[in-house]
Amino acid sequence: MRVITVTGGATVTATMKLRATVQRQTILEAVRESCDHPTAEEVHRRVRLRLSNVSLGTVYRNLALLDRAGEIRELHLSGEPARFDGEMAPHDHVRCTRCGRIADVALGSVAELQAQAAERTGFRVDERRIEFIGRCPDCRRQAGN
Amino acid sequence: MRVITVTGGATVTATMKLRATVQRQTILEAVRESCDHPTAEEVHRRVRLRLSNVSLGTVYRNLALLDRAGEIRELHLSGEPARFDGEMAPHDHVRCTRCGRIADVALGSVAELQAQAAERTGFRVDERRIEFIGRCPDCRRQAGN
DNA sequence: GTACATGCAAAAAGTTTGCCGACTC
DNA sequence: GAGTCGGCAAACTTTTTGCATGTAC
Repeated sequence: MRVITVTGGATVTATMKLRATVQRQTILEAVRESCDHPTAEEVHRRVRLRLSNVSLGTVYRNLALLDRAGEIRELHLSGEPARFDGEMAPHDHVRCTRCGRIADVALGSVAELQAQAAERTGFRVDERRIEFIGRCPDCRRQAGN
Repeated sequence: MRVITVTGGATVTATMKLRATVQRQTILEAVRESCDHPTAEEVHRRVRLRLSNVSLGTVYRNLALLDRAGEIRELHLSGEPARFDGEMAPHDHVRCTRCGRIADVALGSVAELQAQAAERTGFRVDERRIEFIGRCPDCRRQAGN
């Protein structure tokens, strides 16, 4: 569903001045390869399957760095711990209130809303964060809508 | 700017089966009267101006209850602690990256986006959470855009 | 060789919870 | 009077940080 190109190491260093350590690369790849918006703890668990002895602190440090470098995106949803998304094309999220699953959606004409927001508040709008909350198809089936 | 009607006590109990304690009322009023989306800690501080000896635990407990009761709304923005909003009419937010200020915006035609999201993912969409991030007028002036 | 990274563990920040006496209905 | 609520402090979860050692460039 999601197309990922990880060119071992080159990707990490090419676009930023961060050192290409094994840990950093593995963390980046773990986030890029996952389509389920993992939390830091989940990333940690996955990274350790390939590289035992990576500390949770390192995972947090690198997730923050990679986010600042624009390689991944940190998502903050209500009440839950932060989640991370390797898909950098602008898109939004739909979250299920029952199972917590988060699906991606691309929405048309959000640019208009952004312009509206800027106009009505005088803010310079740099970023948007749109989240819909409801119930996913699987849960609707299981719980009867 | 925001019109609030607090009819001492009646408001709290009328719509929910929560007891009308002084603490609870004061907390609700504090959130309703504030237009700046305070954090729990800020609510605590304000409540204590009127009622010393209210504990932070009580503030958290009541903010959660009032949120579940639909009297106030809990906002979760990136990285920051939760904030609370007494304005229940559907609206969205614009947050300044420099000073942290949060302004309200009402956006037209979000319903369309919501329909789009539902259609494309199969989710039943119950709620939306839209946040724009940028720079507020004051900060633009001070920092030169 | 120098700066930046890591592991580890401790600490911070934010929030929740258990207990018991107090208050609302 | 019964059941809910509040104060307090301890616990918990998530995230950050200090320090000594290790590694990339």
